[in-house]
Amino acid sequence: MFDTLNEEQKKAVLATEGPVLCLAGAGSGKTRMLTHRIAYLLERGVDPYNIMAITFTNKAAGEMKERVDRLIGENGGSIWITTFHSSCVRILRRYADRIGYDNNFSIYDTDDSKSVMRDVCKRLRIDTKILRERAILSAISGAKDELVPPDEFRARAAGDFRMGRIAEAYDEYQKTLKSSNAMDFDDLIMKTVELFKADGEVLDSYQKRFRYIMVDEYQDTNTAQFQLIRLLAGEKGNLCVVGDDDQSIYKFRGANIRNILDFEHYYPDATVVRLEQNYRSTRNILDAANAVISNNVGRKDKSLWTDKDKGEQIHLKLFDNAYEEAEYIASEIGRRGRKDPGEFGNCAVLYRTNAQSRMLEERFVYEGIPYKVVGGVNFYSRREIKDILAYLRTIDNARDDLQVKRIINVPRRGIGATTIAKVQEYADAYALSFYEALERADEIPSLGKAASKLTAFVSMIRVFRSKLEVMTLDKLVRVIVDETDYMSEFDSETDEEIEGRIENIDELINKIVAFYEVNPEATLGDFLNEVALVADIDEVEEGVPRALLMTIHSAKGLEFDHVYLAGMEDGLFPSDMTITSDNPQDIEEERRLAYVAITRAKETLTLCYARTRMIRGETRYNAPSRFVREIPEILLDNRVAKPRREEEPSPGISDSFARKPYSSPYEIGSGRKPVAVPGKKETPASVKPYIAGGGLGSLSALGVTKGPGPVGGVKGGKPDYDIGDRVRHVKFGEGLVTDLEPGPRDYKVTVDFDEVGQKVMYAAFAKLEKIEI
DNA sequence: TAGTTGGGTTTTTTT
DNA sequence: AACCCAACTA
Repeated sequence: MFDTLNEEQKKAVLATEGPVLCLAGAGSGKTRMLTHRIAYLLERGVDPYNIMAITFTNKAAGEMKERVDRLIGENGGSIWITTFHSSCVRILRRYADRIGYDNNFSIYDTDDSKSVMRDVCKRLRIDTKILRERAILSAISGAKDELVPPDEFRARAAGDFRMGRIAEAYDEYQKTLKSSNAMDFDDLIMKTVELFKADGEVLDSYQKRFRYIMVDEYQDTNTAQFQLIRLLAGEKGNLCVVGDDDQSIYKFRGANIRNILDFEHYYPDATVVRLEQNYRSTRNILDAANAVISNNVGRKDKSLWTDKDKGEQIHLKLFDNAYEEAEYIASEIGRRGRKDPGEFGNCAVLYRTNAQSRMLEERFVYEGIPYKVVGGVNFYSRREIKDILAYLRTIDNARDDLQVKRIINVPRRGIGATTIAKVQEYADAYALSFYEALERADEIPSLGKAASKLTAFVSMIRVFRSKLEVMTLDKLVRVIVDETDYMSEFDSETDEEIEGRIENIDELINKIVAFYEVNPEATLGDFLNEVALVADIDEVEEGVPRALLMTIHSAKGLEFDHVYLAGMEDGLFPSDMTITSDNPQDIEEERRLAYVAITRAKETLTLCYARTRMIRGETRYNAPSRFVREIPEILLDNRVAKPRREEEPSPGISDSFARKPYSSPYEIGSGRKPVAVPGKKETPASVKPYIAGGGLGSLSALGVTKGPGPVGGVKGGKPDYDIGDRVRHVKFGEGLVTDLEPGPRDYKVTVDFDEVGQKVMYAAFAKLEKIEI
């Protein structure tokens, strides 16, 4: 069984007792190691019941289960192979009552949390213009990741007004969730730790149970998860963590890279194993990845190697704009797929931000390529799905005020804000849940004739609940949609939109049917559970040959023969935020992301970047990504486009954050971080010129370059066209200049385009080209 | 109460 | 460009 393992992998497999740190580089066969380790434990007579393996996604868990089953035959059933969140839900469903929740608590997603916070802010009279819900929620999330409860948060905030307000909001938010018998994602971890700390009996039982614990993607665990693992493993636990500090990319959601860097400090007697042979990528790809990541400081020293051939050079492509980039990628994948349709499934397009998917998707449709966009709006957070689920959750747990309020007037039942406020008032006065107050609508005097609408709603929910006794859940969903006339909610939408929504509801019904096929005995609560923790990537089925489009984050842990990296530009990847950040660690995290991206590729890697790109409605002129410039030229089939000016630093700069490759006009000569001018929307003057490393104070940063600059767009001066001239625009085609007037920073030009009609734009970045007649 | 409009804000990444 | 919210109108 172990013949396929290399020496190091074997070492990790055999070290079953005591703490083990396995530093596993990208593509070094860590899943193979983990599955064999589980198989080995079983072979040695360890009861499957005593094994726990924690993976990053449900998809990874499913795959690991399959591989274990294949190794040992079907008997891995009782092994817990799950994600952190799923394990915690399982534990809390059993014991949440010991920390003051009902065991059938609801799980709130980000959307739900935001609604609660909106309410909280209203109650506390927090001006959300000054202190945004998002900001509060992310502070709370950060606190929970660090296991900081509200009272401690408040104590730490002492003296700081802003933090003090957040502390109040945190406290109120937590109380609201509790009275709705709900937990958010972070609670799932934090409350489990709380449970273990509060209840020795429960902890003891789980410690006895999970005698062998393995944690995959360990570099992305946060403090709460680390505590959880420590508690479970106990003092003498057999804990094996597997990870790669170079692939730590989830700092924004609390991942603490110190967990892996300091593991040996927490467990001084840990066995350390390094998996450094890469089985995935060609040598060129691996060399590129190594070159990029070597620019990071403060990483565990390691060098990945391969005995594979060099393979193709890395393809580097420059485009004028994102549209052409999309066109190219789609046509390339189309070309591969036409030769062999199976190839579609071996291709992936990766990008930094979800917003980039749209244009790519359009081209994929155009080319008729089978594809799937992973991520973006999660299936379960679509409006119609959330509504239906809110019905189901209300039927399941009417204590969940949020869900009740979501659907009480969806579709329209003539129940408005005033009525809801009155009911809430009554509920508060009598310490009832919102739904309980609804049940007593007749007793609320202020309601008047609105009361009948509420009683009708309550009895409708009751009917649904009783129907569940006699019909399956999928049938019930149909009944809900029909009897509430749910689709009337979307009367104002286009046929296309409505069709999409119907498709989604059908898809939900399919998922319900599929779920009950696997779990015939499951309750409604079980289904809602299942649904709460699905990530988009979990939904990607194996064996369907279609190209995948997704963010680099989603691609973590996956591999593809052909990887296309779109949008390799400074300002997009790495993002502006990290470029301008004064914390050098931020850019390092981006670089790790680049490393993850590159190492997804097995056979070919294509890097794409565009001269211009629309970002948030603004045209941007970006320099090639510094990460591209960090790849040795010899590995590339093309040169990185020459910047306009020659004074730029050469590729491979590692201290790139020390000198900003370009600057916004606001900072010229000041050498400081650009500060947005308050009250002033960014004007086109801040458009980043297409230069790499122009440096501070460079004239080109102002666009005052001679030569092939934006044609006719010399700022400060009058363009070389005038009213009455014919001009050409890259995107809009040809048109007639109908107006031209000087603005505060730039000329404003109005053009009547032949194809798309009239547009008003700033001369500096419209790049209009005069057509001589 | 429902529907519309205008203004302001935003996303980088997700369980 | 897309989204969200508050204010206004019917």
